[in-house]
Amino acid sequence: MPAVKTKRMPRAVREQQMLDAAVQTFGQRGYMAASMDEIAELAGVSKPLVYLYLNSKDDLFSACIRREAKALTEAVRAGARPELPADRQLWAGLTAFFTHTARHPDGWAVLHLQARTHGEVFAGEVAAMRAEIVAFVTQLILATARDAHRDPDLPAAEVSGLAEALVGAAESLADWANSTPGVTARQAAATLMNFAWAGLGDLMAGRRWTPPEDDEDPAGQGAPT
Amino acid sequence: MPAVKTKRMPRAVREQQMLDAAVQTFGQRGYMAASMDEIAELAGVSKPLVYLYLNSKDDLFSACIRREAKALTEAVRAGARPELPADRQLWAGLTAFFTHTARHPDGWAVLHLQARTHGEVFAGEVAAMRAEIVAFVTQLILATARDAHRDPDLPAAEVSGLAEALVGAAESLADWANSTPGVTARQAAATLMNFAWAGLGDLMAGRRWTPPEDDEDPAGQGAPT
Amino acid sequence: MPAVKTKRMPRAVREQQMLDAAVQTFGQRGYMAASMDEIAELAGVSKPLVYLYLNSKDDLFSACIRREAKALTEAVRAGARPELPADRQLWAGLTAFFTHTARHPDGWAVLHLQARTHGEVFAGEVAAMRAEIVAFVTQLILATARDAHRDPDLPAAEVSGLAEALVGAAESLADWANSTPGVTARQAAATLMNFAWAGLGDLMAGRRWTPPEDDEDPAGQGAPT
Amino acid sequence: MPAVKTKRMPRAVREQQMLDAAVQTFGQRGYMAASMDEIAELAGVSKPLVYLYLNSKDDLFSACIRREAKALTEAVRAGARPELPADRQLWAGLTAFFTHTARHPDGWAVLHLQARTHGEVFAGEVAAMRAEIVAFVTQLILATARDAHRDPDLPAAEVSGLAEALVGAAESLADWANSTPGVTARQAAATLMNFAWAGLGDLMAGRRWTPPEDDEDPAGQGAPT
DNA sequence: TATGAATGAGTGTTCATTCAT
DNA sequence: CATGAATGAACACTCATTCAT
Repeated sequence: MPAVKTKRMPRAVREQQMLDAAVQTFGQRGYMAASMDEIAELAGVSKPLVYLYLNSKDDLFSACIRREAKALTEAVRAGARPELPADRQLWAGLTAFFTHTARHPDGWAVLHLQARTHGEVFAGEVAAMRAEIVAFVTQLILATARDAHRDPDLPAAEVSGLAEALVGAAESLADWANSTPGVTARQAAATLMNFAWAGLGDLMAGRRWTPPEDDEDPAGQGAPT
Repeated sequence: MPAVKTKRMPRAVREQQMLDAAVQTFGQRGYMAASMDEIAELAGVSKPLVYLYLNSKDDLFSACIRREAKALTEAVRAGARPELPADRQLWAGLTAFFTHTARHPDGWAVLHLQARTHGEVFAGEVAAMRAEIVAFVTQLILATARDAHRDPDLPAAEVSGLAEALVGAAESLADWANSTPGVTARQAAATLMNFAWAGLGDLMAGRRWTPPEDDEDPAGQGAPT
Repeated sequence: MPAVKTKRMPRAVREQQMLDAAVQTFGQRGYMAASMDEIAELAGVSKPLVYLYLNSKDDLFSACIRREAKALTEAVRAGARPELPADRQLWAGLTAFFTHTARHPDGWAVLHLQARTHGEVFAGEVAAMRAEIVAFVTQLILATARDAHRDPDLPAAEVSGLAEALVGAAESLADWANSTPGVTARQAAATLMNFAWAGLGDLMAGRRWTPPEDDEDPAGQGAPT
Repeated sequence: MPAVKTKRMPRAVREQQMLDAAVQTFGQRGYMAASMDEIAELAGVSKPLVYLYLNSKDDLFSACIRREAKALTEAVRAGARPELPADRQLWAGLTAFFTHTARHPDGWAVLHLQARTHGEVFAGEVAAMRAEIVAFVTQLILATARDAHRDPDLPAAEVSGLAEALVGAAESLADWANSTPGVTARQAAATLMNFAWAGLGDLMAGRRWTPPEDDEDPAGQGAPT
């Protein structure tokens, strides 16, 4: 369904229309499978105009990534207001995250799915955003856990692994919530809060699962691919 | 480095060579960016032979997904031998998972990255495998938690969300472990075990974080994209 | 280096700016490779203005050819003042020619290189100018030779071939002088004067090289391309 | 008139057909104006095959230049057999040159007209051939003149300028002979032989035209374009 | 006098796919 | 069992040109 052909818009407006169309197309088809023709038609403009304003397919994709990454990080930061106690901040940040990804599924697909599969440049742009969110969310989680368990002993060595796990969990939950009818952002956030809150708390309280030392090589596959 | 040109191989062998080349190419370039030319050259055969044996690019990609999915699920199942106690089974399954993904990065990229970005057919094939692993791992986690905490009360409503979170965490950890030098499969497994074991345990013991009831809509963004 | 953007110029001035930019661009890039965008930017005006004043790319190129052709023929004619003796006229005309081409390399490139490679129309416009110069220079050469050798017997049949040879020699010398540092217009003119003066003189004195009559076909190539 | 569509030719043959079509098209339209579509159709093949065999428009043009340059230089060298006296060698070389350019007008256009207007790479390839011909022809001319006039005093300082003039004259004569009905290669060669033979001879005999020393600046134009 | 906004038509190039042998 | 020869259809990108103001 191509947008209604509106003529003679100022450049800034047209650019946003193009980015809208591009995010939708890239999100649904992927970078390679999306054609500039399709994006232009969806934006209701001719292809040359897209090139005039956005320069190239690469640049267009980059612009999409940057716009969506900015929108997502700002949504999360805006949700978690710093005057709240840490666990409420975390709760609000997660809720904002799930709400935003639910409202902008194509943007989320661009960031989470498509940008990671093409070239180190694009992946790098997303990785930067991800790192920012990781830092933000993890800090809140740690503060939350610290408050709840009064234990300043951080098992620092594992923190980055845990952060990865947490972010991966959140990303997966976002996909799951978006594709499962009836699951709200609040429910997804609650699930993750419970999970993270208890797990981190126990870890910091020193209650941990210990791997068996006597393992033989647990996987006997041959040489790597 | 194209495979040595060996002539007159039996069909089964040739097919495996082609699949090897295809998995490598698809994993590194993505479905759309991989060209049949490149795959054929890497496999050391002519293009028509690839078509003769594998029919089309779609079918070739499907075959890759199926082969790699089978290999992964079998590796996980083989690791977790049913005579062990549940937590040891879980540990062994996770270790096998991280080991396998580390040993077959291209196959893992095909399953985790590339197949999800193109068409419902491919995504469906991966989703089936994922569902199987989810079921398997979750059952183990639940058994583990039950053993440890002796609490048969399962908050069943949340289980599928938790499962998604867990699998997402595992997937993210796999990527992180593969791209972070010095992180072994055991360490990744340990991190996830700790996380999951404590979190699930607390949940089942009824210790949970309660979201505030009085929330206003925490995110006021406009209409979806 | 785009021209300074000066607003509201009278039409004649703007047109010259555009022609300057066009000659430079056409001379350096060639007709096809030169873009109206580049010319407009170099002229410091917007593209529609170029079309308003010069109508089309073809017309713009034609205008360049005509302007540069006029400038060149006028420079040559102005150099060779008719009150001088014929050989001095010839000398002055050649010097003016080499001086002008050295001072306007882009204009010379347009006339000598670019206009001849595109369409009979442009080539025709240049051919007209060339014919005029040929006529002028040849007449001077002939007069010179007549004065020097007092021989009114003109081998008329060969004159046009000689004229072509002379003009071609002059054109090549112009390119050579422009691209060889340290070669002045005077030197180029002197070289050609010597060459032409002696050659023509001998010819008219009846001293000529006679081709062998008994030749077989000296080149046995196959059919034309 | 597209070539008859002959199917399944061996690669070498097809490549020559493509080069034939390319030389014709480039020679008539110029590098930029020639389209790969047109070349492919004229060669009686599809565009992808042209790219498969010749790689790119640039490479195709280069291949044309090299093929035509080789053909031309070989034709000239084959004409001038070294056992002949120098003036007969020169005569034969010139005749071969004019014959070849007359028989391959498109190839000559590629070399003389089109290749010089696009990029230093192409111009360089032609310049190399030109230098070779210049060296060859000039050496013959000098030998001829030496034989005829028994004067070993070479005004060496002017030789390169004279060589340029001679080659330019030959090039111009080739164009003129090709475009003037009824002018044969022999006539063109005779014209140039006479011209060069006498001119060079006089120069070497010390009979030269002397430029006036008292000249004021003979051309008062303004700044260069 | 001057321009920001816009496009139809074309370019070089690539790719999945198929014949004929 | 295996391939050299070949293409239809598409894609990213560019350009001369016009309209509305």
